[in-house]
Amino acid sequence: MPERSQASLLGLHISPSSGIPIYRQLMDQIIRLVASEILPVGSELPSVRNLAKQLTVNPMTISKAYSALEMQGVLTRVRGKGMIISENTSPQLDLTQRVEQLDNTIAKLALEARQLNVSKAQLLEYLDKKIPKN
Amino acid sequence: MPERSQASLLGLHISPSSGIPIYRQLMDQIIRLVASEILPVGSELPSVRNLAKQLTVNPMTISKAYSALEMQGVLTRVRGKGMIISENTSPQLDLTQRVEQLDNTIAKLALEARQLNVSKAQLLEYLDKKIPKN
DNA sequence: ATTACTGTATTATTTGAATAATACACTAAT
DNA sequence: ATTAGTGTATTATTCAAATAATACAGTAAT
Repeated sequence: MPERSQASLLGLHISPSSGIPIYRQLMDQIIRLVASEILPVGSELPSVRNLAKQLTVNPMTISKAYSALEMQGVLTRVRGKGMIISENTSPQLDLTQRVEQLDNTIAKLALEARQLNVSKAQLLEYLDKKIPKN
Repeated sequence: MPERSQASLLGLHISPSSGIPIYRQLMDQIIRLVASEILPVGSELPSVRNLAKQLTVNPMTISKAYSALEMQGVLTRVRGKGMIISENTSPQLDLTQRVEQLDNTIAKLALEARQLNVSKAQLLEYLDKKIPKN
């Protein structure tokens, strides 16, 4: 039978002093594992109790991370068994709607550039160099 | 004498139910106003009491937003008068050094775009539309 | 000095998010 | 039916951030 993931293998870890909530730290790490396909579709995650024990936190904290990821469509719950990685979901928003969610960060970037006397052209050129292709 | 900005003109508004702190909502809006140069350098912001009254919040909440923006270098406090939009800082750093200070925000933007399935080309196109000329 | 404006330091209070304790429901194998 | 494994609903607790109340300090005009 296929092995359920060990937390140690997945490298899941928390930094209690970081100020970032534990459940959110875990969500971020799992999202990266899924995005990089280290966790492929269909693979199982560590059980809440197992992971909670290794990280010395409450199982409900793990459950909260898993549940949030389930709502985001990243994971699927299998009754009595555990959580597995979902099929890839296609984005439900159209391009315009998605791109608008970047407005705050873009405004911040534009402001910082202005304060540094970096022109629009210089900024766009740098962005072109800096952003990875896809 | 030059008119102090009216909140209604700046369109500053809050959504108490949004979950985002009031002071942060205001910071975001002001940053966008400055980045888009609707609020040009030297222009005055609404007084904390005036704005607090219009939004029916405590003046200290407005002050918190203003103070945070002052620490970011967006605003300057003028004793006994009010807050005005700061000059663009003109550092003696060369372009390469200045542009590197944008790396954190750029990384954030790139990550958000990727998570939203916005391609590099789509992002650059949107940025070109969104960032004011200079 | 007074009035009428600015912003804010300090303190208190409120609120909500994060975490934990407990008990429960499901599955699968024996 | 029992055991041992899943996740979670509910409730309580903890804790820090957000907001507010109050009193204070500056400016400018009169």
